Amino acid sequence: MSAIAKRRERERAQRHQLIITAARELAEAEGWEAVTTRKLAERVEYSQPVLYSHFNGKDAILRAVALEGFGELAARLRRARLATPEPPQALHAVCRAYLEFAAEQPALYQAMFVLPTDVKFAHAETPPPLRAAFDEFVNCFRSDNSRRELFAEVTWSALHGMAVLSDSGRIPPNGQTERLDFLVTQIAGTPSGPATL
Amino acid sequence: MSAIAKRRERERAQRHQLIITAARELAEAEGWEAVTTRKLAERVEYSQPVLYSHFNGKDAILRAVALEGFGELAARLRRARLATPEPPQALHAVCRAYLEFAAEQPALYQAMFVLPTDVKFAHAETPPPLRAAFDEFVNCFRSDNSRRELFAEVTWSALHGMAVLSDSGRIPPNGQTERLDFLVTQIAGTPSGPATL
DNA sequence: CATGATGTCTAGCATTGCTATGATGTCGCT
DNA sequence: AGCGACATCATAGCAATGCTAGACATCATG
Repeated sequence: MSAIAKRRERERAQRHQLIITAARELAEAEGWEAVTTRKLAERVEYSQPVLYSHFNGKDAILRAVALEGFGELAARLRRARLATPEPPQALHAVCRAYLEFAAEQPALYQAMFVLPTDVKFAHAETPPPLRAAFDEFVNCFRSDNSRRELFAEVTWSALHGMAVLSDSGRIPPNGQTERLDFLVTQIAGTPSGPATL
Repeated sequence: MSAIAKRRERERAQRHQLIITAARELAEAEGWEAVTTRKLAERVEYSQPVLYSHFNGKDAILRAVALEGFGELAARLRRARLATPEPPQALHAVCRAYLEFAAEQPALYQAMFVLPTDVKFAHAETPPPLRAAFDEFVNCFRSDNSRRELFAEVTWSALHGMAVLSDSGRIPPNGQTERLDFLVTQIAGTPSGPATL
């Protein structure tokens, strides 16, 4: 490959990333419904067809943003877990990190977990970063716990529900901390008889 | 008001309901993204502008469908709770009813809890049926529990997460029963020391 | 310098939500 | 009964959307 071709490929890769970043910023600023191919094209200072030479369509751009998010989320959860000296509190730290991620970048979170997608979850073709993020939850439970995966699924589901209901204004965003504390307490402890019912 | 005017108003109310039902059926059959004002108009055998004489726009139709759903959900949860002889198991029954509702009518559920909406939640203007549905969760906990509302919020969030992640193919739909059992067990019991972490 | 390929843009299509305008019938009143 | 006013509805159109075909320019190469 000639040096010129290499430079072109480099520039192309840069532009590829530029599109992803622009879409993400625009979505974060005005919401996904405001991300149109025209606005996006203007933002990257190219015409619309250029977008289609990089991605198969708007959905593919969204998918690329989501994939980027999976990597960042996995890293963040991992950091939260490893930064916790006492393992019993790791779950709490990871859950808090998850909710912070969702609250700080709601549009990114939507692309990852709310908007329709063809990304495979819990499947052979699952993107490694996504699997890695999920595993951070799994690893909060003792390795001799044969139902770790189940625990992780329920924990994740609960957090997702809190994140998404809060973001869409369906539960007041204030109580998140109390809800988180309660959730972790219940998930972590072994239940002993119904006293709250 | 003349008898003729009354008849007209009756017919108008019928048509109003017809539009809501048609939208709901179409969404359930092909998904909300397939519900266009044109298809909807054809389905009710009127032209598009008629839709706008009944609703302020597509969003308003969606809102009407959601409101209908709130009523049905509240009734269903109530029935599940009252049909449970032993109060400690009421929570489990209500939660199962909730997940069944979401799984059986995914499009309706989306209109209620996923798609952007201006319906007020946990607010003075909250539609009574919605508040009633939420109260079914609250009433699963003992009335001397000062944190019932918090418990209900977390329970609902967790169920919502399970429902929505399952519907969008992000967790396998099979394990729902196990997840539900685990969730209810943990929420119901008073935690005694970390054994699972 | 000419040529061909590569890259980019202009212009356009079909579909969307929504609406202005005009046709059609219906109602109330003399 | 007939006429004018009004309500009702459809045709036709607008702007915005995702996407694409074709024209145009640019640039490496013979």
